[in-house]
Amino acid sequence: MADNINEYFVQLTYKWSKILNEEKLYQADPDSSKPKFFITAAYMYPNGPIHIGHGRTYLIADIIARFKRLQGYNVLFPMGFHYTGTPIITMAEAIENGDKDLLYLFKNVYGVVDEDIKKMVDPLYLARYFHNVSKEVMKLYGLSIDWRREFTTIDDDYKSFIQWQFLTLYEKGYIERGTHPVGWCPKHEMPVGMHDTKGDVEPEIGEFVAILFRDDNGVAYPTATLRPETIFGVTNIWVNPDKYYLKIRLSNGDLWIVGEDAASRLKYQLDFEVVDRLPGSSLIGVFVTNPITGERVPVLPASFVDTSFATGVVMSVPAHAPYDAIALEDIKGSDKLRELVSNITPKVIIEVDGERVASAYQALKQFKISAQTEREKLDEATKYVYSLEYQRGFMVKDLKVLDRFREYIEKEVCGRPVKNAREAMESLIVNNNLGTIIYEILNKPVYCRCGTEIVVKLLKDQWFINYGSESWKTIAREALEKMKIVPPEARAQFEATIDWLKRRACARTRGLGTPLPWDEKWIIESLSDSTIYMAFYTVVHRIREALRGIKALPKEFWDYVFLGRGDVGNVAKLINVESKVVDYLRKEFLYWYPLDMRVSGKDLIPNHLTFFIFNHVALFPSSLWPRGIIANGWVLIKQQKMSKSARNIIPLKNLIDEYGTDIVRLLLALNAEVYQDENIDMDMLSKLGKSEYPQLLLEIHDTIIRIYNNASRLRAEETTLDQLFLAKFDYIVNEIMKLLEEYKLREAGIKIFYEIKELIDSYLKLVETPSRRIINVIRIWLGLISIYTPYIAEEIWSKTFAEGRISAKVLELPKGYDKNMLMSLRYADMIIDHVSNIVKALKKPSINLVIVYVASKSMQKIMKNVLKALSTGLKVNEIIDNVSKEMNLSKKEFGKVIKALYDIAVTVPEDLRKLYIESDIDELEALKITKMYIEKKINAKVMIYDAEDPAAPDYGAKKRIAQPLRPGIYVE
RNA sequence: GCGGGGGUGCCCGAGCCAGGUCAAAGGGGUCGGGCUGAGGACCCGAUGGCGUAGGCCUGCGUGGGUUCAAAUCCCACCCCCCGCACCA
Repeated sequence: MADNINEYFVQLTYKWSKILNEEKLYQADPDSSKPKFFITAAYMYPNGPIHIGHGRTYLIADIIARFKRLQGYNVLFPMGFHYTGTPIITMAEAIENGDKDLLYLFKNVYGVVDEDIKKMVDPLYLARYFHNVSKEVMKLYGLSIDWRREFTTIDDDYKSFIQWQFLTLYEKGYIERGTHPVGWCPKHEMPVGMHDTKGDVEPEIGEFVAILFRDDNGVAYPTATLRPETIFGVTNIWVNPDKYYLKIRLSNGDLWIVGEDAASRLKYQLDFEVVDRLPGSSLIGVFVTNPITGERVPVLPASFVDTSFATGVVMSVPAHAPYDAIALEDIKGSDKLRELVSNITPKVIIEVDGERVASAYQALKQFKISAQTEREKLDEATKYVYSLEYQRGFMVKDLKVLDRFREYIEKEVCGRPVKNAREAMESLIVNNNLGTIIYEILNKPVYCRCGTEIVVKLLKDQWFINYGSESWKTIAREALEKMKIVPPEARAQFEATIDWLKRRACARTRGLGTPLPWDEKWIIESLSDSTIYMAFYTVVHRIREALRGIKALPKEFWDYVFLGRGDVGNVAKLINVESKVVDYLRKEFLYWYPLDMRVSGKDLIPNHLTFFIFNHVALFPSSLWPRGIIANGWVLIKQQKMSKSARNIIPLKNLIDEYGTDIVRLLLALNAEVYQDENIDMDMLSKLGKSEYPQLLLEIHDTIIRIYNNASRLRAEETTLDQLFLAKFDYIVNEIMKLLEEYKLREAGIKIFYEIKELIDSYLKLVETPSRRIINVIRIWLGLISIYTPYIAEEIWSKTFAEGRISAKVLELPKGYDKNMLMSLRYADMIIDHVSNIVKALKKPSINLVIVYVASKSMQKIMKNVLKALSTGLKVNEIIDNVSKEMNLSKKEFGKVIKALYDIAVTVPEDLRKLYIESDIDELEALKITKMYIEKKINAKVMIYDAEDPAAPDYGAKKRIAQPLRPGIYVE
């Protein structure tokens, strides 16, 4: 250990992980004599080795598991591996294509040898490789996992379990079929999300209404708009005169005119054949009819029209759209089409703040726009008008409309906010076949990584889980309400997620995983097959033991095990085993379920963790709903999120081999509370990991062993100093248990490793030989230490108490603490504080004597009552009333006194207030007990007087000012 | 745009939900001292301003408000971060 203190901890890691795993210390079976605690953490995707981000989540789960074991719970902490989905396949493909970044990562960061990399073109090989590597690291890392229950999500039994889940959801009506627009790469023929576009651009899909304006022959000009309510202000239709248009025939026989480039994109949404190709200029002058107002309007030319966007045909609303306004003015200014436009005037159909103004013309002025070519300014002006009218606009009341729509329009549109009118118009148009919804990429162009421009594709016959169901949401909320959520702030995010969740596609055509049982060409998508797998852990090992060789377990089997449905005998017969086997599985499931705690990264709140709630409430009765969620923060590397592209992933193994498990666990546990992001940088690693933590643990090691080895020489009799020490120790342990109960693992850890250590060190300094009771103190301390740093704890335990393993011990923890002693100690600390404050003000280098005058017992009694009244939340005047009445004091005489005490009381720390009320020791006694302690701390002699004692000398006139909790202090 | 979280001293970061323990924990940095052959290693002290007795003033994004009392509660505004789906 000479040149590298960490070497010792690395040795401990290998030594103890081997011993503890061989002894199968963490295997948990049902035991009705103990309370159970079932905790899981999100299983990992083995497309890389376990890294410190996983390390953090799993450590939180492990610390809680160990804490619960220490308290006497039968704890189950299992682990599986998630193979489902595309990332593993994508990664194998990238290897095959010789992706340089990835190969670098694998070789230099993950330490994979060439031979293995070659085999990783097989996705399953890749997954198994990282699965095995990660599992070994989890063992080294001290995770107290029951490995008998390990599985992957492509195991046959797991697949039959997922099929059961989906069949059940299907039966309950939570699964439905429908169409859905997605970003789509025409070359790959695959949906594309943000992660597979060039520059990671999220393709924003906008919903347009294509309104059908028809010419006299019935040919439709589908004008695409985001603002269907402006149809009342249409004065004409725009086409681009310099581009080509296609006449297309839809499957229902309808003829449409659309932009040539638009047609190539529309074919992913509509079925049609091309009938004719026409130059845009040939369409100019055609008259078409507005389907809502019945007005006849001309088709006019405008160069701003993009024939590749949406339909390539747009309607013109000059009063409310800057582009339309400027284009119209351009034509008016030219000679050619003057006749057509001479009697066109912009129609204002929206009023803002009660004023009927043509916002578009105002915007043109405001943004100083004078030509159609000023695209940038026009876009800005459009955005401005759009948002102004959407936020503050109301439809005017006298809209021109065809008789057949009048009633509806007057009710739903006239005088209504633009927001509402828009929805009303959309449904009117769509429901009456006056138009249809088409989708377009709003931030077009967006390119696939392959360079192809993305289009919108309407996926048909897609399977969905309907998280939008209101009744389902209601029970999900009910479950959430009963759950413990850490951190509490995350609850709002869960609530918001439940609110906005809609139906979600749950199956894909590609990837690893389970086929939909009723439509096997679809693979259940990976976030959908990992919502209730915690239930699977409870029985998987028994299934493999007892039902070996049975691949596909029927629905009836799972119905019985998880829902108690059906007849056990029949089910057993179905799979050809004895009834008691099936019966046992049901019992083990019921023993462990419900899940007590789920730990996962906070990024999974809007998806996995909420789906987890939804699926549990859909399938299980409320008695089996999960009880808690911890959403932990990330691990940041130099303030950056870890990512493969940033090349800043730190595999957990690398840290363990450098620092040792116990040190890594402290690094991850003590530097951020569970819900915060934890930042890691080299400074911190070298400072804490190489020096502070190893030293701290070694000091603890030495201290405990020294105390234990001197056990024969310990004192039998007890002094007040011992009692002070024990009271404080018991108190700290109590605080630690409370913090752990609230999952404040960092704060609890700091108390274990620093506060207790400090207390013991200072105690050892104060006494010549420690009391015999210190043996039990170090025993409890060691137990607490083992929660965070199991290996050093086992090492010390094996050299001292050496009965079994500390990791498997249940500890007798102190039930309470000696309140009188603790009160004395807190009181003494307060005096010490005051004294040092005075000394500071005096600017004296040193002091010799401190004289303390303590207020009378009767005053102390009043103070107690004031404190009691204060703790119930009373105000000053109420306290004065209350206390004087209760103690039968005259208000006139004591009002001021009580007020003075109140003023002191509010400055006293809450814990001391509580102790002051609860203990039955008075201040004079407290001081006598702690006199020696104070003297040692301030390094001066202390004299104590009762302020009411006439015989006491009055130094510095401090005798009179003595008050309860604020004694008179004179310093010399 | 919608939704969630947040703005604290030179820097990081607690406190805020349950208003007085708050000039505000804990780090880091800086300054001073000790230790040392020497130290970037360790230990002690200081770190808003004023004050010869435990005190006062100014302060927790900005501006208002409630209260005997506000970093904490309410309102408005400004700014920052995260999520928005078929992607794990």
